[in-house]
Amino acid sequence: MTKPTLFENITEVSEDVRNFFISKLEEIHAEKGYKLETAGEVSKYLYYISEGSARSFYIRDNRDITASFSLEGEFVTAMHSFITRSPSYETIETLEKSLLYRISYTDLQECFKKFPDLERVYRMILEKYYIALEEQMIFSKFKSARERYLELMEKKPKIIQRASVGHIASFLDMTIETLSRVRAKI
Amino acid sequence: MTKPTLFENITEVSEDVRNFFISKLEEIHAEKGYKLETAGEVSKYLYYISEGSARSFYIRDNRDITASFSLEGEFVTAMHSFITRSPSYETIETLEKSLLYRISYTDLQECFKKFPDLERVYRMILEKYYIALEEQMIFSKFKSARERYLELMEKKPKIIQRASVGHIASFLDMTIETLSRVRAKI
DNA sequence: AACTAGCCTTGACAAAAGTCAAAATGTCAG
DNA sequence: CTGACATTTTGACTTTTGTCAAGGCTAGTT
Repeated sequence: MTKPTLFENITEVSEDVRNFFISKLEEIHAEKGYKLETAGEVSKYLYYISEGSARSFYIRDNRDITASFSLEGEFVTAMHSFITRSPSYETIETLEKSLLYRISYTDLQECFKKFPDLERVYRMILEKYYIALEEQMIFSKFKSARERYLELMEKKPKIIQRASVGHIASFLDMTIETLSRVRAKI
Repeated sequence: MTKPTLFENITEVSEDVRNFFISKLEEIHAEKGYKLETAGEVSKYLYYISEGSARSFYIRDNRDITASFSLEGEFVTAMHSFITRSPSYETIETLEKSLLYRISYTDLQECFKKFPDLERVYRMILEKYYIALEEQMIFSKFKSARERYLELMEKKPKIIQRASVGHIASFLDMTIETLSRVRAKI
């Protein structure tokens, strides 16, 4: 997979703009557990996952709570921190050996100034982010522990393989014991 | 309150751009219960609430579930539908007599083409939307019924006055009975 | 193979919130 | 003001999920 893959979903950008943007990208070969962003620091980069997967989580009352999982072809960053330029409360790490492309906040702003077209691209990333969050919100609001697990299995089966029971349980907002019982009765 | 109030939070737009944008705005005087967007239809407008308040909800298993409350100074639309141009699953209605300004999807797109600066403005609206949703998500994830109610009281006390118990309960993801008990023990 | 550490599962019990039903209160037209 | 209807509160009981504790499984090490 090469850099241009990143643009597959993103349309209507001229060659020049594309090349300028690509010139700002940094390629990252990350091992499992590599920290993309760290809680307490201002999020520096917007990442594109070319291969692999990542997990965003934060610590609350000494517990590790998974906020989201990201797969190949998705963008990921500590969006709240990236937007507000305030310290992130989440940490993002790879779940496996991954190939990432990242652009720094400042370079991205420079891109926007130079090529307003890219503002549209970023807008679309934001929109996707928003929709994903909204869907997760609704999905978590009306379903029982069991239904939430079944839905994750259907929508992101790769996560079930890749993440630990603890990660999945906190993402689905239940204890590992409840998850274990749900799995036992499928 | 006049149209320019809308721009209070939104900076760095020239007079020309501002005027063009304002020329596309439509003023709406809405009575209580006026439907801004309707489930099943593609969301046509982005609204700005100048005075009043609104509630977004959807129907699931014959139940009316409140997704969000919006107050004066906020933008509101069925964002998912507005973004994807697919039918909305939510309906948005005013909670009281309200003064709104709205711009249609097509006019907004035209604005973006003509004045890329406005793309930035829209991006900022989207960012606010996103952050609000994220905060709501985290807030609902770790709190008990009681804590969720206390937090709503603190953050949007106006809602407690304006909305019915049923609306508030579904928003806080609890039954009206539970909400009633929570309120009894404050 | 035996030992260990970490992770996962299972069981017994507790807590939180939901359900159903009835009583109390509020609202409003006539 | 009164009756009718809708909304809210309260009570008894059920269901779901959480907590704590014990036991089992697996991979890596000696």
